[in-house]
Amino acid sequence: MIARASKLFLPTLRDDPADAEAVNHKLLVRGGFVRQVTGGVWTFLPLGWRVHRKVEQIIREEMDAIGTQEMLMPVLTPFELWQQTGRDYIPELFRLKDRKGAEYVLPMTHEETVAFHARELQSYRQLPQMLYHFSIKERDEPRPGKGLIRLREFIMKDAYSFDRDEEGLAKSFDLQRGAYNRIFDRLGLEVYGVEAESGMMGGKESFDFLAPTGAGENTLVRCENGDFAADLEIARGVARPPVFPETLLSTEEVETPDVRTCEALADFLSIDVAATSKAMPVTTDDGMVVLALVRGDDRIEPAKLDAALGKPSRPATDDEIRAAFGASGGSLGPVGFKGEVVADETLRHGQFVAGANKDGWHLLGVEAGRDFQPRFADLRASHEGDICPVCGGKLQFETAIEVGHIFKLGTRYSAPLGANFVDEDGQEKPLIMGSYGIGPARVIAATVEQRNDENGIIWPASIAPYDVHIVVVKGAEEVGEQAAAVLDAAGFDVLLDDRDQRPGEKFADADLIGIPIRITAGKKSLEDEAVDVKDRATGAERRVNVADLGKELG
RNA sequence: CGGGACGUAGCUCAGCCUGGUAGAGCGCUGCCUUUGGGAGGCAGAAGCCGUCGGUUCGAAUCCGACCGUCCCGACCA
Repeated sequence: MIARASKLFLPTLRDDPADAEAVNHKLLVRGGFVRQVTGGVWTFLPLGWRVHRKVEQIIREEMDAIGTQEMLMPVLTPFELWQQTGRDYIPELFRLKDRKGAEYVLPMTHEETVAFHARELQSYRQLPQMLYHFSIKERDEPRPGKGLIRLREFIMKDAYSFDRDEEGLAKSFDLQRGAYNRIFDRLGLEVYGVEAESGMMGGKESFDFLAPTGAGENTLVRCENGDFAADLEIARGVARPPVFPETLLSTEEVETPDVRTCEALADFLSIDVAATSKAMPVTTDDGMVVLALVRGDDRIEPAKLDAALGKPSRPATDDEIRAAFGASGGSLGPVGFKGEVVADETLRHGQFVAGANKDGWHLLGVEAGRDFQPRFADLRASHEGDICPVCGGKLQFETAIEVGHIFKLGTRYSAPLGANFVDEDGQEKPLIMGSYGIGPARVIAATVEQRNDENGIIWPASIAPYDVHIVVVKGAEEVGEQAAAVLDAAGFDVLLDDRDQRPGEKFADADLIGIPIRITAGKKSLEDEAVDVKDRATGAERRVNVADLGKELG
C-alpha cells in the first residue's frame, strides 16, 4: 500500500501545543496523530487511527489465540443493570435519560452487560467461556489529562471469563496473563506485571501492568536486582531499622514547645526520626475517629489505611481532633486515646516518641502492647531508601502508566445478576468470573513516552503507522516512485512524501512521525539508481539499490 | 471539590500595569526564486480579543460573574 502525503489529512505542527505538558501529548498532537475535542475527549486522526488499529490487531490475535471470542456490546446500557450490581452510585458513571424518561448509563466497563448475556450459559458443559470486545468506555473523570493517559472516553479491550469454580478461574486468569505478556512483548513496551488494588471493581485478586514512563499516574516500585516489582499503593518495602535511644521502664513526659513535625521533634530531642511516631487521626464514613500511627520517617498510604479499616476514611477535622484527643495536631499520640488505634507493623517492636495529647508535650519510651493496644497493619507508603523484601536490595521508584489490569471477580457480578449455571452435581451456582482490560490509547501514550528523542517519536515496527517513509527530494521523483512500487510489491505499507516542500521540512516531519525506516530519494543517490535507507532508532544510514529494497528490508 | 496558571488569526505568542484605529513569527493563497535538515523576495487573505454583565464619551486593556483549557492536590476499574 502506498499513501501519498500530498493527499493525506496529516496536520503536523512545528511548535508544541501550548496546553501540553506530557511528552505523549506534545508529540502525538504535533505529529498529526490525534486532536483533542474537549477535556479528555480525543479524535484519532488518520495516522493515529492506523496506530490504534495495529495495537488492536495485536491484542485481537493474542485474545483469539487463547480461545477468547470477539463480540460487541453496546455503549447505551439500561441503568437497571447497574442498580442490580450496586454500582449505580459511582460518581464517574455517566447517566442519561431517553425521551420517555427511561434511564441509561454510558458504561465505564462491561461486567454488567456481559453477565447479562452469560445468563444464557446454563450448564457446566458449556464452561469455560471467554468473551471480549473492543468498545467505547465513558468515565466522568474529575481530572482528565496528560495526553492520552487519562481520558473520559476511550476504547478498551475488555475480556471476561466464565468458569465453574475457582480452579477454572485460576486457569483462565493464567491464560489471560500469559496473553497479556505476549501482547506487551509484541508491542515493544517495557511493562511490569504487579499485584494491585482492586478498587471499585470488587473481587479478590488483581494484577496491574505498569509501563514505566516520564508521565503517569501510578508509581512502580522495583528492586535494583530485578526480583521485586509492585504498585506503590500495595508495595511492602522494608523500612530501615531505627536507632533507638535508651530503653525506658515507663513513658516519660517531655516538654516540646513549638515542635510541629516529626523531623523537628527528632532534632529537638537529638534522636533518630525513625524512633518517633506520627499520628494521623482519620474519620471513617460512619463517623468514628480512628488514630492511624506510622513511624516518624514514614507517610501513610491512604489506600492501605482504607483497606486496613475496611471502609473509606478522610483526615479528621480540627474540631473532631479536639473533641477526640483534647489536643491539636502536632501533639497527638496513642496513649490514653479512647478510640481505635491502627499502627503500622514498623511500630510493633521498640520504644518510640509519641504525642502526649497535651499541646506542646510528647511522651518518651512509648511501647505498643504495654502503653497502648493497637491493631497492627501495613499502613506505610514505601519510599525510596526502603529495602527489597526479597533480597534486601535497594528499591527504585518510577512513574508509570497502567496499561492493563486483570481481575479475579468471582461471583461479584454473576450473583446479583443471576448469571447461574447448573453444575455436574445438579446444583445451580453463580458463574465464577474474571475480567481483563487493556487500553490501546494508553498503550500508545506509554509507547511514545518510552520511545522518543528530541526530534520526535520512535515507533516499534509492530505498531508504526507505516512500515517505510520515503522522503522524495525535488528532482528524484522517479526514483522515489520506483522505490515505493518495489516496497509495495514486497508487502510494505509505504508513506510517500511527495509534497512540494523543502527537504528539511520533510526530514523534520519524518523524524517527528517516527516511522522506523526512512528512505531518501535524492540527487545524491540518483546516478546509481539507489536510495538512502535510515534507521529512525539508531540513525544508521546505508545506500541500497532500488531493485534490492524488498530483499534488504525484508 | 480545593490551590495555581492561562484564554488575542489555523499554530506559537506580544499588546493589558498606564483605556483611544488589533500586532509579530510560523502556517495559508498567488507570483518569482530556491531545493539532502523547517530558505528568500513581492503581493494578499485571515481575529465578535472565551462568554455575559458592569464602569466609562470610549474596554482586548479596569471590575464582577460564568465557561473552557492545563498543572498540583483530593478522587480514580
